[in-house]
Amino acid sequence: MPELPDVETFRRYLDATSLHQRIRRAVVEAPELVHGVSARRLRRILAGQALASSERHGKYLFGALESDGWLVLHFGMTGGLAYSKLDKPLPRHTRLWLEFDNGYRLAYRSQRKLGRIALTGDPRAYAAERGLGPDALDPELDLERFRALMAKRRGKVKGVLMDQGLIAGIGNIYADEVLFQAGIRPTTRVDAMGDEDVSRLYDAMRSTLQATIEAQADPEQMPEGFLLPQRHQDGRCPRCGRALARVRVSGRTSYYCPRCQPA
DNA sequence: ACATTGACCTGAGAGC
DNA sequence: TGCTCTCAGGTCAATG
Repeated sequence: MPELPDVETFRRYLDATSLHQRIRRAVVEAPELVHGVSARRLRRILAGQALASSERHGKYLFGALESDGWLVLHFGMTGGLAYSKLDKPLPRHTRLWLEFDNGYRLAYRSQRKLGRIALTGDPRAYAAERGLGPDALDPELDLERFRALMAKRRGKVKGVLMDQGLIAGIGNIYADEVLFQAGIRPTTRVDAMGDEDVSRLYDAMRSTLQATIEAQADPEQMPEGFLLPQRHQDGRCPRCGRALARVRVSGRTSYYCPRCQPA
C-alpha cells in the first residue's frame, strides 16, 4: 500500500489524530524493525513526549518530537497507521504503538515486517543518508530538473520511475498509474523517449500523485479514467475498454493498455 | 555507473 | 477443511 499518496494520507491522519497528545508510553512489538537505536532507548525517548508536527519524503514519514529529534517510519510493502481506543484490541501486525494520555493509541502496522523504525535529528539529512532523490512532489523538482534526471538513465521507464535514488515516492502501483495517464508503455526505454514524452510524463507524475492524494489513495474515490480500480487480471482500460496487458517489468508485475500506451 | 535478480518477511487467496 | 502453491503497493546486496 504505502507509496507516496498512501504515506501522505497517513501523515495527514497522524496530524488529525495524534499531534500534541502526550505519549504515556511506547511499546515496541517488533524490535527487529528498529534501526540505529535499541528498542529500549527508543521507548525511553518517546515516553513523556508529544508529536509536534510531521513531514514526508518519498515513502518515509517523520514525526517531530516536541523536545528534539524525529521519529522515522517506513511501511514496507504493507501497513499503515491506526488510531483507536486503548480498550479495543491491538490492530493486527502492530509493530509499534504509542499510548496517549487521552485513552487512545496510535499503532504503526507493517504486516510483512519489511518496514523500518528509526530516529533522526533531521528528515532532510536522513533522506540524504538513505540516498533518496528529491520527493516526487518537491516544488523544486521542475520540468528542467526532471529532464536532467531522466537524461542520466537508459533503462525501462517504469524501473527508472521506481528508483528511489532518482525520485522518491513512486512504487509499483503508482508507476503504472502515472504511465497510464501519460500514455507511455512501461517497457519504453527512457533514452528512446522524446522531449514531448518526458514532458507528458512529468505532468502525469505531478497531477496523478496530487489527484490520488486528494482521493486519500483510495481507488474507490479516484476520478473517472484512472487505472487503479481496474488494475487486476481481466481489468479493462478505463478509456477504450480493451483488456489490460500484464507483463513483468523491472521485476514487478505491471498493467497497461496496449492501445492507449503504444510501444 | 547502471540495470537486473534474489533474498528478506508474513499472510491472503486460488486450486486441489 | 486443510494442504500446497503463488503472489504481494519495498529495499538491499550481489551479480551481470
